[in-house]
Amino acid sequence: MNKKPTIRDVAKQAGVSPATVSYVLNDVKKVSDKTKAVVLEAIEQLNYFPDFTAVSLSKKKSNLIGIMLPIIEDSPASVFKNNLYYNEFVSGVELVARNRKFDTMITGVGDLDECKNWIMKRNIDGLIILGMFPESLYNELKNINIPIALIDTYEDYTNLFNNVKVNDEYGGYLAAKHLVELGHRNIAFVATNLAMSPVDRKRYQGFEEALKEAGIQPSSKFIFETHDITFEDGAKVGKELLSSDHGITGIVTVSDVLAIGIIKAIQQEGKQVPADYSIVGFDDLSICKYITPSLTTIRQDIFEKGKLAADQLVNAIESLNSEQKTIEMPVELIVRESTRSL
Amino acid sequence: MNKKPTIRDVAKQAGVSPATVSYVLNDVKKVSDKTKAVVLEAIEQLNYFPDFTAVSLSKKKSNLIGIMLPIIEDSPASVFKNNLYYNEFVSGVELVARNRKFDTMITGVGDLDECKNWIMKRNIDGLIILGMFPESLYNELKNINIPIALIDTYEDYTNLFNNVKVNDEYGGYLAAKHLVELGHRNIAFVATNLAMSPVDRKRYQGFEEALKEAGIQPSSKFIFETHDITFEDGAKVGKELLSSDHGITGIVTVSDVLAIGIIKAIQQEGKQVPADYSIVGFDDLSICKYITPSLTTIRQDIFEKGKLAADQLVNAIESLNSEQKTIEMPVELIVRESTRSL
DNA sequence: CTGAAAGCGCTTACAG
DNA sequence: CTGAAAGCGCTTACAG
Repeated sequence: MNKKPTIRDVAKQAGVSPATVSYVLNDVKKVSDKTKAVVLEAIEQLNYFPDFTAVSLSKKKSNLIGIMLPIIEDSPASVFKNNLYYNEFVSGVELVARNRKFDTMITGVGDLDECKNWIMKRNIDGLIILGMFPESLYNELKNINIPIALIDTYEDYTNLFNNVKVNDEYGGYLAAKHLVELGHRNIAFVATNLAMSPVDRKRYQGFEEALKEAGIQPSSKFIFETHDITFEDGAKVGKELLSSDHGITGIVTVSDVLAIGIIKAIQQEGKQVPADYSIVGFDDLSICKYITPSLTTIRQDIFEKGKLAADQLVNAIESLNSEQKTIEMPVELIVRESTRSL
Repeated sequence: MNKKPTIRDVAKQAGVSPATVSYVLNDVKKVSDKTKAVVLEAIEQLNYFPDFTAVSLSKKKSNLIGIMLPIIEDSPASVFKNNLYYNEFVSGVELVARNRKFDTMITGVGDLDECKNWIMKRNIDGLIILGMFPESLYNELKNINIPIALIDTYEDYTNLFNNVKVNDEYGGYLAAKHLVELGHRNIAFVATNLAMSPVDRKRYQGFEEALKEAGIQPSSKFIFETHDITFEDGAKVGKELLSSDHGITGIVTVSDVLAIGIIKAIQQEGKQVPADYSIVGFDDLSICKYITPSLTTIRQDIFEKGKLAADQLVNAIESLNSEQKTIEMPVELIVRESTRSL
């Protein structure tokens, strides 16, 4: 527990000034090879590494990127519990952050102030925001002078920021088209909340488009909404869907998690997938292959999404090149066992 | 983008010294109510909040707790991708950290130095280590003067630290006993790596115990090992298990994720769970209820585990009370559809 | 090429 | 009860 050496200790050991040590540390090109060698030697001997807190303070740069996760109203407790999506996303972020010498902080936030505070007090260099927050947050965010990457947002007030999203509309389209081609006509769309979620709306647009192309008249009778993205909510909406008798045979869903819950509900009612209902998920979580029936779904590469978001963010941080960019990732239909031809 | 106010600005506004502002901020009880009110007023007006970087530097306390995740050899990429366990654990940590005014950083680490650096450079106040690292790491850790909580470790060199674990032995016992009571005699044990994982060993001990109680002679023929905890590894070991013909009818597993993979393998070979094989998982991830058949498993409350670990850590940080504690959480058999009476 | 000095935004003995 | 001053560990103009 010999206390951590400081830059001063290194300086003394090397017989130079702290400034010089700092110069070699930061590769400021005005140190002679000779002194540089001496300094490096001293650093090695003392096993010195800089205190990032101090560096942050004087450089006004923290090398910290933050991931903010929304807290759903009634489960402020669980930040990203239950939602497999977050898992993969955060992994992606952490990976590129680490490789690029940044550290990753995560937080769930309740109210606006909490959020602003969090950013400011830690001098976060960049922020990734996952999920929807109230518009007022984004307005506040404009005044904060750090790069921000939003994930999966479509609102107008949102395009002042960097953005990583997938082609949601096409995803909805692919899902519906797949079912249509299999001969389904009465197809349900299960969203979380169309009014609140632009992502859901985009997917629904694509969904509608596919129906229309096939000469099917979309109807709001076929829209179902859940509260949150959990297996349980999926099961709940599944029951609802089963008892609504509109001759539904196909189900397009906004998330694999929901789809898995729905399948369970179907099975519990003594019906089968895909015999009685064909269902397609969204995301292609790793679990999809391993449930029975395995889940047909719209694949998006969430891990990659996290990597892209982090890369975009770090680029913005490092190059001051504050040009907003939005990256749209492709989407792909993965056919497995949960859908069948009618 | 008016720049962030500093303590100096507040002081000026309130007509006091920065020191005084600091006093009221830190609730050092020597400020008159009157000046305190003035200061608070100024803070309010300027919308001031302290810069944690600066606070950290001068207080030598960061209010940061770190979660270190192991990086499995061949997938250094994914920190906690794929493993649903991490998800819930981290959520628990984040929740209590936030409530107790700490922030949460996560990192995956490759080598030793990376780890030590990470702790030191950020002045992390406390560390939670998830999973196994080489012994040398723990030796290094002893020299670092911060509270550390280890999760699920049993090694000798490990009990210098705080520890949160579950009653693994009893878990293994419950699982095996359940199967034995259902009439199974040839029961496989699927671990990740008995030689490497003390947790696995504990569970196996309990497993053996239950067999012996029932007069069944344990045999190494019935032990199977995987590489990592992924669905894929589960499926792989499942195939292995199926082709090893020892008349196995029951399977005890060290993780739900593995169990799910195994079930898939079984179904793909045209066999059924529980008709042909009864299987019990470990963890009780939220997915367990929603797969088909739903998974009988040994429940541990992972979310709670994260909360306990964080609480323990923060307690240690705040009270200097550096007495090591190990918390053992209970474990419970949850019977669902994946096991049946023979 | 190198160093003395001021500064980053706070805290904390120490005086008064 | 309040403030001046030194200090936390670094960086960075500015001189020389």
